[in-house]
Amino acid sequence: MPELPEVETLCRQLNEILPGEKILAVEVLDPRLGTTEDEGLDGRKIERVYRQGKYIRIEMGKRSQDPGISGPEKGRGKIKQKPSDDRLTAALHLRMTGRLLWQTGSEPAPPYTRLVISFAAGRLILIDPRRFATFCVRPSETAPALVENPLEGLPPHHLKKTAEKRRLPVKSFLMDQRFVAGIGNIYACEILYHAGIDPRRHAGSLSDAEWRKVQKASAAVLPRAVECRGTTVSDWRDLFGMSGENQNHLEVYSREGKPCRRCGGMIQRTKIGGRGTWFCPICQK
DNA sequence: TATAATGTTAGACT
DNA sequence: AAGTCTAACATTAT
Repeated sequence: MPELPEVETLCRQLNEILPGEKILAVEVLDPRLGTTEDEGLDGRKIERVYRQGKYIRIEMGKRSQDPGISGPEKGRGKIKQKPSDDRLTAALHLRMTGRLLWQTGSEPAPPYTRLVISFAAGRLILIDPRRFATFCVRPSETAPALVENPLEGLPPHHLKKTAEKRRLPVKSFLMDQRFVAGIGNIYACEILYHAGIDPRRHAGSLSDAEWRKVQKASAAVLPRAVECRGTTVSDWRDLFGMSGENQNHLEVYSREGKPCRRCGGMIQRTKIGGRGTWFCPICQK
């Protein structure tokens, strides 16, 4: 479900709420998530939330030694600091149908709730019908530091160099998280439409000028989608259950048979790498 | 009932 | 050997 703009939306909203909040309880309702409840999260304060590709990373401080909560023997004065009591990070990936919802008050958890993290101010709920989402405490620090962040621009030279000799479709290249972090099916289709490039082209066949068009296209498409708080075509909602607005700006995705707004021709659908792919055969060469 | 869905990846195939 | 392709994961909606 969520791609870069949707994940970015959630991270910004979480950052308005969570920093300074202390975790009171963690409930894991789906064993497939990849976490258990005793990973030592209780009592930690959230420091910040940020996006890495499509991952939501949550940075936490050391475990609280507040006697009111954990009740260690008083007067002993000496509190052991285990390594597990150091600061730590968790990484959440929503995959296809994951959603986050912020609840205050005592509403019941919605259907398909897989994880609940409770704070004094409210609780953070992970909803995920298809159960592909993952929540990993202490994710491997093999951070893809070299991966480009499309919100900070995609250097055309670097793209060209990386794509050199590759014969996979340029659309698959853009969606490969090892090369570019955050682009998924909707925005790959939209970016290539804006760039005027046929998604079936081999990645290695694009010229410098064409990679520059890709850069310009992503610089236009992605920040606007963030401003619109994401694309709601089926079930995407932000942290507060609100739909996004970017579906009003889609030019090709899910518009098979409808007229291209630039040339009037008919938008076509095909399949690339097993994924639905929409494009205008007249505008995209 | 068959197909497709905003993601990733292990294994098969070139 | 490295690059590319496909099926699989689990579930709902059309």
